[in-house]
Amino acid sequence: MENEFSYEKVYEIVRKIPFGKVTTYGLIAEQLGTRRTARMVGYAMNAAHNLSDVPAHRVVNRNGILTGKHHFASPTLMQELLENEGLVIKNDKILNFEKHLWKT
DNA sequence: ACACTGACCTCCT
DNA sequence: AAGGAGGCCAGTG
Repeated sequence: MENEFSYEKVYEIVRKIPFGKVTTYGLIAEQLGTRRTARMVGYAMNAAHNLSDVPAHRVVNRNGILTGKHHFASPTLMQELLENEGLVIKNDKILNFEKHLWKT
């Protein structure tokens, strides 16, 4: 396994997230083989924010909470986008998070 | 060029 | 059970 962490890898994984599905930073990091680089995943998302092909709103923390919502254009934009995909957000938390969790 | 911070997660005390 | 610290990479001041 190539335990190589690359922003491009993160972008590709996030881009692979289907409609109405969500994933977590740690999950992405784990898929890359580096679960300890979850921090970098979040930072990569920051850079990914410049790309329109990377649905950062589909990436949440392990608790299914919209942690980076404040980093979007609007604090509610992330929630709106997720709700637009059929997800139910309550108190900045995704209901049935595991159900919508995108797992390989 | 050096130091700090950042959309997190996991382990140890 | 709860709290604190560590670990990784890269960008910015």
